[in-house]
Amino acid sequence: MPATKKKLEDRAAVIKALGHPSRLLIAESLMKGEMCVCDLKDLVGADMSTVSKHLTLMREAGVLNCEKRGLNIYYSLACDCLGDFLRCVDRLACGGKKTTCC
Amino acid sequence: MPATKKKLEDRAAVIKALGHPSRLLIAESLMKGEMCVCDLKDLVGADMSTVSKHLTLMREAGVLNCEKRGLNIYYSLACDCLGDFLRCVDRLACGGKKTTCC
DNA sequence: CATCTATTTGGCGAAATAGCCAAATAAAGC
DNA sequence: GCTTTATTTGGCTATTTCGCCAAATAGATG
Repeated sequence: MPATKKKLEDRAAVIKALGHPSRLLIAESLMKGEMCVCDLKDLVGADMSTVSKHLTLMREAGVLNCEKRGLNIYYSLACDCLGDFLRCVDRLACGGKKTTCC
Repeated sequence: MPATKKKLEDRAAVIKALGHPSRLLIAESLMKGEMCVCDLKDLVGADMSTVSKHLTLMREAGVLNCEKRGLNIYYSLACDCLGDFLRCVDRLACGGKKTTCC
């Protein structure tokens, strides 16, 4: 059966959660291990509130988990399949743009 | 080395090209084989110009190839790794949203 | 050449997204 | 309990994205 509208939207939300340069950078960095918001703020170089909103969006899409320890909140990837995911993205990105059709 | 800004943007563009319900539906359908624009228009159920713009965006991101035969233009996936990609997305989407952190 | 068909392009208004600031919250330590 | 530190939330503006319509383009066919 064709995916329901809701299912399509949920999947699109997952993908959208990774389809932004800052969020992609965050995801790539988290492949090496969890990080707290202030570390990610330094990494991304944006306002902490902006980073926090990116993280919330990614968490709500199901891409990230988080855990509070002491004063910090540590974010981590929800799934280790992101490696393959990003490898595929790289292959496609390297394919280069086809600017015209025929 | 950390991915350059340009590289991040290119990859984000690839991901964004899949991060929309209609475009995701298109990509999933193309896994079964190429389709022309008017077929995809029926599939998506939007204006042909809207579908065409989705397709152009996906092609420019490097996700789709296209080929003209007769009056029709046939679109196809640029990479067969999309299967794994979507499997990963499914796993993440099924994980369910974590609405609160701790 | 005139016409028909498939597709793309331009333009516009509506909706969603991004990023900053300031304020609110929550837990830790004195 | 007050202060400090880490993070989130609310609000605002600017930018981007979406989807329709109408017009333009490109071949195919008569």
